Order: sequence, then C-alpha cells, then structure tokens
Amino acid sequence: MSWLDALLRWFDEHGRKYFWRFSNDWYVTIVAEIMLVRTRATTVERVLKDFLARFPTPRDLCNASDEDVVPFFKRLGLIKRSSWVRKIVCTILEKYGGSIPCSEEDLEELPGIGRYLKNVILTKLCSIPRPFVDTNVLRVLSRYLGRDLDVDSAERWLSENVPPNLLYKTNLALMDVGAVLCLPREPRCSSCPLRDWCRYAEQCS
DNA sequence: ATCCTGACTA
DNA sequence: TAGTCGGGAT
Repeated sequence: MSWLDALLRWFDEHGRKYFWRFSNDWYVTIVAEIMLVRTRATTVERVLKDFLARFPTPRDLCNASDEDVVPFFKRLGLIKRSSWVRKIVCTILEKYGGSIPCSEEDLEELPGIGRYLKNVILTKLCSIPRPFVDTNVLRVLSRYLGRDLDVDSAERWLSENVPPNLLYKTNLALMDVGAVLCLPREPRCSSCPLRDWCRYAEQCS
C-alpha cells in the first residue's frame, strides 16, 4: 500500500461530493470556482444553487447586470467577484463562441483567473492535467514532507510524484484531507490516511 | 480571533 | 513583495 493508494482509497470513501465536481459544464465550473476563492465549499454550495436557479444559462448571466449579481456575492464576501464572473462568461460567449479557451494566454487574460484557477480549468475543462495548489494542499504537503513548501515546489512535487491520470483525483483528495483532517490548528492525524508516511504525524497528538 | 479550493493592485 | 478584499463558519 503506497501513500497514493491510501489517499485515493480514503477519498473514495470520505471525499466530499459537491455537485460541481461531477459537472463538466464550463458555465457551472466557472461560477463555482470563482465562488470558491477563499470561501468555504459548504457556504458556496447553498449560494451556487440559488445563483444557477436565477441565472440558468451563461446567456442569462451575461444579459444581466452587475447589480443583479452582487447580492449573491454579498453572501460570500469578496464582492468584486460579481463583476469578474459576469465578464468571464460574457467573454467566453462573445469572443470564444461559447466554448472555454484552453490556451494559457487566453485564460490568464480573464479577470479573476490566476495561477490556481487556470490550472483547475485546464484540468477539468480542457483535459490537460495540472497540479493546483491552494492553501490546503500547501499545508498538507508541507507537513507531509516536513518542510515549508512554496507553490512552485508543491506543484513540482505533485508533477513528479503523481501519474497524470491520477493528478485530478489526488489534488481533490489532498484538498479534502486539508479541509477535514489536516486542519491548521488541531489536525486529526490519527484518522489521516497519510499518517504512516507523514513527517508531521510523528509529532502529532 | 482565525480561516476559507486566490487574485489583484500598487 | 505586501496589503487588500469580505462575509460566514468555528
């Protein structure tokens, strides 16, 4: 049993089943991922359902105004995202003919899409597996390896230690481990699937 | 008080 | 590179 087998097995059993994870629709993915920026997934889950009921299609959102979108982000914080998400969706409709652009240059031009979200989109919508490192993944891997990583080294480590076809699932698993077990303050090491290989688990109560 | 699937601005 | 955005859950 390798660390990767243990992690993926844990994910199959305990991984969070957020509905956007099972959607390959670019519109649902874009709105979800923008809402998830620095925002808890359980909070996003409620707001996103209301949002998609109000704006069922990308055209509905693009035809609306920023003022129509603001109330949803008032519930989440980081209100500037309400103009970002509408700008992104309108750009995809009008400039890219209603399909997601899959070049890194085009994605980086979209407002609100930085290094992390670009890698998520390439993975989910473009079938180009990339590591995506958020604060959870950075904390989990730093503890696991026993040294403080930056985003560059964390992405490199994932690329070198996870087969591309398992990268997406592994990334999600690391995020869930970070959100559920490998907490910033009181990590639950005894329940962690990585405890047998983790440098931090040795000194963890 | 701290943290959440970061990105933007200066 | 640091400061800022932000309401909500714990």
